[in-house]
Amino acid sequence: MKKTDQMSFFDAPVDSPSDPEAMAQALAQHPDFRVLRRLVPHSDYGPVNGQSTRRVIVLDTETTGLDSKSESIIELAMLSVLVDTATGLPVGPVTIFESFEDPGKPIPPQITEITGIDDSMVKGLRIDDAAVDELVAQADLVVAHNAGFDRPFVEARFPVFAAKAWGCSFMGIDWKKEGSGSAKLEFLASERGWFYDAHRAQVDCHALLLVLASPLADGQTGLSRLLAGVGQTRYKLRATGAPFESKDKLKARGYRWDGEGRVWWCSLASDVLLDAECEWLRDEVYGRRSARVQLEALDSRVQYSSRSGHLSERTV
DNA sequence: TCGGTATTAGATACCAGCCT
DNA sequence: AGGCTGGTATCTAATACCGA
Repeated sequence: MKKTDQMSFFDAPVDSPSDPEAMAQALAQHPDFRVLRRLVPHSDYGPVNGQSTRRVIVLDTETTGLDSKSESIIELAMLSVLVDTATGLPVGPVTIFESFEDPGKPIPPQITEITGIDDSMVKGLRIDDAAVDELVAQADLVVAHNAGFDRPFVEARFPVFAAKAWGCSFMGIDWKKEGSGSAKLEFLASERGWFYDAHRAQVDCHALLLVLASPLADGQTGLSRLLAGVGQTRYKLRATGAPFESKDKLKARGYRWDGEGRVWWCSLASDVLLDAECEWLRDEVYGRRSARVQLEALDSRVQYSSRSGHLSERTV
């Protein structure tokens, strides 16, 4: 040992300092260092032994810009994989889809800078609609990081996506609560020890799948968290005509004020919560007067799309 | 009861992240 | 840059208060 008080990295035993793997292992054990490894795309997650599974598609698009109404897809990548419902882990082979599409207009320079995709790479190409249909039809859930971005783009181009349940790995998981300083995909991957060349559709998908296959604070994986949302209906409840005096009660209960609609509203995760909420509203807000509240049902087939949920009214 | 001022709820405006 | 969401900062109008 040298005379310094603190152990330095160079004191760690390394058989051959020129061997990167040995250096990486030594660094990984040292409290003052963290090792990032190049992310290795998995094409197979091991044997499937007849367990209960759901098919999940992890999707990413590269586009000519941010506005789905005026911009177009230039690259679509999808990974289709089975997920063990008990463990939340991917199993079996990964079906990889990746294709360019010519947007019919020049790709803006700043997009080429972000994605590395230029006009010559997409010239005359078109994504195979039949192949997309076939792959997507099998999926129980489509997941994207910030699905509110990808969903409108792919729905406008491929109607098959409209009927699918969608999950969002950005909004659907409270990364702040999970202890992450940022919910950016590259950051989430690097926290788990991986780096990669971000902003190309396929490797972004691989990164997202690996992030979602890692355990969250409660032990379940991101995949199981998002699968749990399939088939669940959320409700946006608008307490229309609530008396002014009840504003404090509503606020205290977590209602939020919609200035444009001039109404207090809250979001509810299930039918059971909805029933309970209507009772509370009747007892605490509307009194004995009968009142009608407005409901918007948002299931995973509507969430993150540009369509609104199913509207209805309910007497409380 | 009036003028002036401090306090506040409510509404609006802004900003920070995400995606390309 | 567009759209969405969630958080915060700022502005405003109503209210409360006080002294004269």
